[in-house]
Amino acid sequence: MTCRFSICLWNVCVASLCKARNLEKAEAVIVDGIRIGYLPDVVTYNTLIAAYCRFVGVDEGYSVLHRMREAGVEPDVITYNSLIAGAARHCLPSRSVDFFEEMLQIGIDPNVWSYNTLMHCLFKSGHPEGAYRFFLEMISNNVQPSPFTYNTLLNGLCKSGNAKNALRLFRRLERFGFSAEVVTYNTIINGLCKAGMYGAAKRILTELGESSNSPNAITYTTIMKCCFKSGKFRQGLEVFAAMMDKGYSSDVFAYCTIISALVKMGRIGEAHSHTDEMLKNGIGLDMACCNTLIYMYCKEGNLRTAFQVLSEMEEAGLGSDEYTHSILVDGLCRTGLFVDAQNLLKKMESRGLNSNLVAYNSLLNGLCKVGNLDAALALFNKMELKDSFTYASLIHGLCKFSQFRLASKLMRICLREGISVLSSAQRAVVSGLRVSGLKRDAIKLRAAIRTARLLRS
DNA sequence: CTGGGCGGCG
Repeated sequence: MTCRFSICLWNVCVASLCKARNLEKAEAVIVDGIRIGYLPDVVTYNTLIAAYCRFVGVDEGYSVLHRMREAGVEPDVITYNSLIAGAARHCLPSRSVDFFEEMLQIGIDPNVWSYNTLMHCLFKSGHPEGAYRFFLEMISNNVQPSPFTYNTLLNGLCKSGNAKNALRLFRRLERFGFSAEVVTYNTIINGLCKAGMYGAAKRILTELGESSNSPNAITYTTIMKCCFKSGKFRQGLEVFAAMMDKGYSSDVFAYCTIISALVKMGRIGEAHSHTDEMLKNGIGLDMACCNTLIYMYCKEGNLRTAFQVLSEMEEAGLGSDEYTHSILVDGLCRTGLFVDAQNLLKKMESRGLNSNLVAYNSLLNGLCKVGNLDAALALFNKMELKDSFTYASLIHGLCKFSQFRLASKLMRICLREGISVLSSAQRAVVSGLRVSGLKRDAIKLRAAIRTARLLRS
């Protein structure tokens, strides 16, 4: 009594178990099905592959592909799209390209989703050229781009430092037969704001208002964030108020944005009242939001409560990430608790959290601030990854304690390597050299700085 | 597919 209808139902059952991350049960249901004569089909396998890619790993997803082949079920374009998406999810650009090529090799034609996913992955992992290449390939293979394609392209262009080109593309969308939707507007407005192109962003916001689309919560948060970034605090607060009036009073992103901005401005009292308001609105807190609260407590020196939030979020199953730990490391350093900060850093490392460069920079900065330059230099030499924050912290620290020669040496490394250091750090070194009688060195360094600036522009 | 959370400069 195996009819097509019951196989569909059975697939739905497998799918819902997969969606609930219950892969073991899904596999058990498949085994049971086989016993009563339901042979898994391409849909069953595709469901499994997507789930393994999402919840376990790309290799595990790929091994299901072998299983399906052995069972005599041939993969289709959705199979490969799932694998590409899996690689994208785990930020494995070369794997996603491999899957794409394997698909071509066995004669499956990629569709618009294949290209979209691949482009998204390549942009996200910092390979914009690769993404452009596949976009062109898609056009030349007569695969029609979708709105999703253009949104991904606009976002990718902005995120890879090509906001101007994104704006040009946005202006041509209509010629390509696409009308911008709210996602498109949000994407380009955000990209332009991040690039500091506020005038263009504002014009497009006006156009959005005049279009048939309405701004949504994402538009509001984007604009609010942009106001804070460009120093228009009062306007940012007004955007927040307008957003609340619009009824977006349970938007965790908005609260996160405003609380963090208020903390940065030192307006801790207002940050607290917005926190209370947020909790009163019954918003479900997520990890980023908890990190913001931890940040708030750290900034007011309330480390005890900060760590309390950490244990509460871990108890609630939200976990914690590199942001959580970096914020706490910084908080500990600012309180002078360097040993605790070091231990937390070690914990980060053992948990395999990436980007603890930020945390190391906090520690370095903290050591500089209290004048423990020996420890700071030892740490600096030990650090494998360094960025402009690293150099600026140390240069400032060295200047603060009159180690101008060493500061100048570091400054020269930055100029040579193209590391852009804050101009305040540059000034500190030059004027330090000058007032400590090293006039010739000061002049030479200034010349080097000017040359580097000319070469960069 | 779009928005939020960490570090240097007082």
